[in-house]
Amino acid sequence: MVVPGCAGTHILCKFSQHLPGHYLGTMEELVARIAQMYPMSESGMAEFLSIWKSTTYEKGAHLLKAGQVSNYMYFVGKGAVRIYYQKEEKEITEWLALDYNFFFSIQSFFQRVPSRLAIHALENSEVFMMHHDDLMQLCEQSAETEKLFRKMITTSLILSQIRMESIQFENAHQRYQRLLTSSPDILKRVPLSYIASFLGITQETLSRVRNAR
Amino acid sequence: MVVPGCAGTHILCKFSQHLPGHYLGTMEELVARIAQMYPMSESGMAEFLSIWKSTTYEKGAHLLKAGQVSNYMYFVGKGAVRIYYQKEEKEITEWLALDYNFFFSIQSFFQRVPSRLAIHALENSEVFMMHHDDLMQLCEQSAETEKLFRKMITTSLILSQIRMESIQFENAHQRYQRLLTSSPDILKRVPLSYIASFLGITQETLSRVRNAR
DNA sequence: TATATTTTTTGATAATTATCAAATGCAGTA
DNA sequence: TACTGCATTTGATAATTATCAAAAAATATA
Repeated sequence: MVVPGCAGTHILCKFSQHLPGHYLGTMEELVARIAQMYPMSESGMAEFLSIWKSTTYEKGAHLLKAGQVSNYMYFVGKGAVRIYYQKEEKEITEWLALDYNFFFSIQSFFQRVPSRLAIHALENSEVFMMHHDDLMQLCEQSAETEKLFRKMITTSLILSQIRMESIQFENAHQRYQRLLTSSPDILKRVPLSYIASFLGITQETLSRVRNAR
Repeated sequence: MVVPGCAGTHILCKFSQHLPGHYLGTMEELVARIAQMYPMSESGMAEFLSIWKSTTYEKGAHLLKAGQVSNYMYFVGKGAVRIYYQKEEKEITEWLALDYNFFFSIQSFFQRVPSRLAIHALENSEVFMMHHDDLMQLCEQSAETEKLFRKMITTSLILSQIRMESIQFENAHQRYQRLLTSSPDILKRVPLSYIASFLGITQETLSRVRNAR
């Protein structure tokens, strides 16, 4: 399928927030995030979990390189990944996913085209991944999985809108404040240059904004 | 369901482009757009079409007012509608849909919350609409409908990304050019102030941009 | 047609952010 | 500790666009 006007656009989406207060193993966190999105029966959940695989990535290692077709939807455990792409001579950070969040290269995953996005680990990270074909197959059999999946897409769509509104109407300071509120961790764990790009501003502007006052 | 950080964000999405060369009745156009997205069996298509209703709106009339829960996904025949919302003292044009395109208030439609968006007709327009509950019910019964629906959402998600990239990286002139290329009609049929807002620039800037050179 | 109203354009100025360049700070390592 | 490389900050300037105000053009109305 071809989308008119612009080839190769993608997005990575954060579906859930860290639930504070108690520590759970990564697998339990994955279950919790799924349940939070769409409460499934025990058997449905077991079935869905069965198609997820676990791996670990060393800091700097690539989960996905630009030009590959991205077959997976991901969930990062304790750790951090960065999704980025090349635009003219610059690297644009499209998304940052830390601790117990989902992400994927939307256009590549859905349209089965080579990904413009690359994904690498910013820290040693445990990563869960689910293959596109396994998901589609399970959607055929399981109405619960299918609904969960739909929920993931619609949530992703709504988050995409929120991000767009932020970029369109908020200035550098407001965007920084939003990030500070929603994910204070990021500021401590991710280099400024990546954060600046993620916020759609230059490193210099971010530096000025955060040191103002 | 609550999306953290920002309540009330929505989007309207254009799923298809006008197919030039031959005129078809509105219903046939709707069928063509659906088939283009996801080719269905004849019976599947008939079933899906059965849940669409047709109405007409006079120029200026509202399809949806802010604060109402939006129960419908829409398709505009020959005509034009504008989707907008109030932000501080200003009216922001979120989307413009002309001639044979789908649109809906995403957040309200999916989350069943009051819509921040309002929708009105810019011209006398024939509008097809499909109720949320009918769609959901049909998705339960028909795997084809369910897949079509998923396709609509994913397409919408990808288009949302394209729009975001345009707003983030293109300047006023480039955004105007993109619109001029993708929908030259809009410029002739929609007041500049709406177009400017849709492009995320002021009316004055749009005026300067279009008259440059 | 003349008048009123709305839409669009033009001008001057201000605000925000990017760009380029250099200085400073910091971490790791010999 | 001193050195090296990288990340961050600071400064000066330029580019883009918003804002406010008014003029001009287009459209509707009497």
